[in-house]
Amino acid sequence: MQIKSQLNKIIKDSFKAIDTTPKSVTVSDATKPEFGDYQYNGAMALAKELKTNPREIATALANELQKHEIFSKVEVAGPGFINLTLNADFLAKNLPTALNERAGVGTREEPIKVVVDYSSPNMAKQMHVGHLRSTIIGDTIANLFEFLGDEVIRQNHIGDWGTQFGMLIAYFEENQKDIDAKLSDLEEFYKAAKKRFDESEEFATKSREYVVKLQGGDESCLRLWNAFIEKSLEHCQEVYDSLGVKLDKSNVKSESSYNDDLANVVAQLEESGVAKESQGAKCIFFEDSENPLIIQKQDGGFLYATTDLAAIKFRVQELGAKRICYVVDARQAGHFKQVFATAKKAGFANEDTLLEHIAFGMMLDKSGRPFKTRDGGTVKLIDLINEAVTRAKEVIKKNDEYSEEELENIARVIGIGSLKYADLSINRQSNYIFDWDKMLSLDGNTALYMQYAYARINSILRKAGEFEEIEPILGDDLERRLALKVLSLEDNLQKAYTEAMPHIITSYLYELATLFMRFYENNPILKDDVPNEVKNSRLVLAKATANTIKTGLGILGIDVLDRI
RNA sequence: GCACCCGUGGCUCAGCUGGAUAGAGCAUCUGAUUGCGGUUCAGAAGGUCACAGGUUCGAAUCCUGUCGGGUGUACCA
Repeated sequence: MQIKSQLNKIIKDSFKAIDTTPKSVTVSDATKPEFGDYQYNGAMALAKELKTNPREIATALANELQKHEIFSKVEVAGPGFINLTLNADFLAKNLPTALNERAGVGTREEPIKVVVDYSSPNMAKQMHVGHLRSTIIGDTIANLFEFLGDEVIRQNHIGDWGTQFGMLIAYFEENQKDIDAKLSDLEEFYKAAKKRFDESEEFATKSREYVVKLQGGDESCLRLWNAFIEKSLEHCQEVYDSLGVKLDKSNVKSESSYNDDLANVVAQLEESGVAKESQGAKCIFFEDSENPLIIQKQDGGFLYATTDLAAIKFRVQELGAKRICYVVDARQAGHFKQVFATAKKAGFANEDTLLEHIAFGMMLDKSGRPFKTRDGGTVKLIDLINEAVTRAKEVIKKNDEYSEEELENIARVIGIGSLKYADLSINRQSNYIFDWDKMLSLDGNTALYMQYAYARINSILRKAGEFEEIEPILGDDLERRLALKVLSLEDNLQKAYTEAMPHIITSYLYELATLFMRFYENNPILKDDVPNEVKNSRLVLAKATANTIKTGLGILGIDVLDRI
């Protein structure tokens, strides 16, 4: 359920009752438990504007707020803070909604169509760690939007049209063999071709000729090119499947698919006067930047920016997207700023189309340097994933007697979950320090802590057997706070939605799990001397917590286990 | 050179549309607890929020400057 928007509405109405109308009203979480559940600080700002006494406004408002049953306490504090405590009955009555399959979360009133552009591997090479963040963050954002009711179109904008393909074709022609054998290790093949390219001028020239032939639609080139893409996508799919990421062939919308429209894009930009010629190239200039966005080279070739503009046109005009999220490395901020500005200026996107660069920082190793293998090479994503599973297996192996199959399954859920959680739990905009030990730790804000909490609650529920799902009795403060936390899921998802920030969800879940542990420590559930009614009440709280954790992790693409 | 991002306890990070004594986790120290899965819980210690100004009743948060780190900067994607 959405609590904050209800409170905002009540505050607005109460303002009306005292003949005041602030521009906007936003309650925030109480900064301390002693202050209650929420606080409203707007009285001070309003008083400044109206040149009156903040304490007076706050008091008048508080008197109105007091009339609402939703609050058990409304207090004016300090210069004009209003501290709000919710009525335990209100929380108890609503708590059972958290037991349903959506953990009590509704859908947005006005869902929109959203394109989430993520992962975007390069077809000439294997996926490496550089693709991890885009893939994980993008998938989570798509899941979140979808969960809240938006119509989400996941797009994998694969790089399948660069000069590197001429190089691959040329190398293949030189070493004619069975294509499957050659491509079984795409990485090696690419490296070998690149080596030839760098060493031999003749080979390089030939490569460029092949690019032209390919783009001109030469049949044998196209056939080879198709085979490369096919093979490469298979590699990608393997990664997506092991990560549990919801991408497959149906989400592929390749760079090359915009090819036919590139000349139009340039022509339209020229006609509308948005683009100009400069030094033989077609460019768009900006007041706040010394460098233009180039959409066509001197030699007539099109660029990355041209494709991106064509993609925006397609997504807005053909797909009808209202919001487009590009989950791409922060280093491309400048590029996207220019592309977005151009798209709006040219009318490819509408004035109100949300074009967002969901930027993320680099992945660094423990010592703060770019994440590489020991010999300085790029780490293949599939290797990283496998290592995560192997390490997870080490962590759990010591405890119990699992069959090999069970162990593998559990290790997979934990390993992949940890890999994702570690990435998602920090603000995506900052660089991410990758640390195996921290990632797979049982302590702190980690996947394993969450999964463990879930398994533990499950164990209690299993032991309890059937019970009546009553409205809980929120006797002590911890029970009340836990209920409130459970019911705050939707507020947190909404916030994560607006800002496209997955770490808001992980922070919330961690607070929830911590609070549950405290509740559980102080409030016995299954002990003999617990009255039946209290037992049921606490079981409902436990079940609601488990369901909330499961739902939240589910949005992050992380599985839970009934037993660990 | 110019532009953008970042600088919060030993470490990893929250908080940033200005609000009350700057929050977590790890590591450190102390305590509880043979426990409904202690892979737990409670507590302590640890900060001039890079620095200097400014705006404000109020600044980690906004503005300016300085220093330090990163990134991007005309025909790659």
